[in-house]
Amino acid sequence: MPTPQRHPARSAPQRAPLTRDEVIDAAAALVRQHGPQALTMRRLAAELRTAVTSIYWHVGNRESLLEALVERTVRELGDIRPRGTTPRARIVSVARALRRELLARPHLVAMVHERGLTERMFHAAQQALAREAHAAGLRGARAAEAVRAVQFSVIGQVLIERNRERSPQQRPAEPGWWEHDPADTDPALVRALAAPPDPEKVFTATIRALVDGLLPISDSPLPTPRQSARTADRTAPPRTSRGRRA
Amino acid sequence: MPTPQRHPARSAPQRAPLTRDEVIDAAAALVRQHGPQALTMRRLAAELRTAVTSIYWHVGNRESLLEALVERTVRELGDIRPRGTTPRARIVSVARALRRELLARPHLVAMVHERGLTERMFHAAQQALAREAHAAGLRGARAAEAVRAVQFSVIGQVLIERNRERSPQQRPAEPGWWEHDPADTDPALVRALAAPPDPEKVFTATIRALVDGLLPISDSPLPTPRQSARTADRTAPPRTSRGRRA
DNA sequence: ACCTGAACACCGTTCAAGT
DNA sequence: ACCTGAACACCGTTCAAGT
Repeated sequence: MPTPQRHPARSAPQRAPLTRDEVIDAAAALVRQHGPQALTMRRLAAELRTAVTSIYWHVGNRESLLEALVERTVRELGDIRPRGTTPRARIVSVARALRRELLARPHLVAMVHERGLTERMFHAAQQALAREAHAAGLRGARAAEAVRAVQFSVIGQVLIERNRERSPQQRPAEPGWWEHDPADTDPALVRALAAPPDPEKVFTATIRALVDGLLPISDSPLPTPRQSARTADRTAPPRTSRGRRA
Repeated sequence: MPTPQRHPARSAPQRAPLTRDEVIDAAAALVRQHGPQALTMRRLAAELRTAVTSIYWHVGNRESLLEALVERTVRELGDIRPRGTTPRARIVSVARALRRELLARPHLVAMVHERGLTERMFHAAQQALAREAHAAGLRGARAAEAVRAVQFSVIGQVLIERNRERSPQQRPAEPGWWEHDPADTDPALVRALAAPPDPEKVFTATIRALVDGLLPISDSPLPTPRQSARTADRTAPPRTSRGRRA
């Protein structure tokens, strides 16, 4: 796209008057494309082809601008709809949706977190999870526990996953870490902990295990409108060795 | 302690020659006391009563200084010793120790995370958890799953807890959030999710529930040297309603 | 080997002044 | 109501120069 004027508007009519939303849009684009450190008032002004001080007129200062940006991100993460026929499947689906949304905007999520709004960002998901916990038969503090456990696991896992992306090599794991301990000669465990090949798969497995542990076990699905074959296959897998053995 | 010279060493012998460790110590102190944003090269120089450029001679640049700081933090978090007689109790103890250590240096932990070293920071704890998972009878990928689930939950919960501290009022929860949904009329749940009065208690409860779900259930403790009454009381609480009901 | 001040290119923010 | 340049106090970093 050819820019009609490459000098910052000398004597020509300098485009439509700037709006607050335009400023926030440009700021979001800057963060998404070049990371949070690229969002300086001066660079933003250059991007918008205005004087720095114009921006101050519209958004007050950098702090308020970030606040607005964060506010928008929180809103974007607002609608998370559970899918599936059983509470278990629906909780897992919320967790996966949450993960996808978070990974789609890592910079903005980091900024939300830095500004102390993590909890608000997760409130929609929390409500959905609470509903499912209730549907699964959990009540009161017990249900809250389950909601939090899922929520925290998702956040923790996503944070680490994003972290791993950023620094691809975690410095080859200091040789002789595991070997010196004779108690855990479990090569499969060591291998599994080394580097998950498919983060999404690992994520889902972890959440599923967690939900299994949190929900009261009911092998018969709740009464639902109809039973979809697509969800049923992964919904009630054969019980593994985790069952009670007294 | 009276400072013998309050001007930056005019013609007097300007104290023992600066060392790299001194610089890192001062940087750590600055971060711990005034937060990460207070760690500027110039302020650090002022604190050390030297020229800014001396610091550059010792640590290269700001980036390397932060790296050294982070390296030290990772080392400090290195030794985590499990306590208790059953794998369950020992895993919970690791989680609690981890939480305590992380909350003790929130700024530095945030910096470690920003520099992509979260995983390395948690490696000692991970090893301890893996050992306990093995002791509890889990093997291979299944054990890795359990280790990760606990790890992620701790990280997630600590991050949120720290977040909540920073912004004490999460904007009174937008009235009419829960009410419009008739499905979940569980006032106890809503109350429990609103604001945990004792984060430590909530934390322990969550981790305990999680571990219950992850470990194969065994009501008899493993054979240990001797059974301590101090740990036994909280180690095997009466089984709650989570048991199998087929 | 260690320290120094001057200088450069960047910040966020304020202010008086324009239209 | 909206935009502007100049100026202030801060950054990180480099460099030539001291001892």
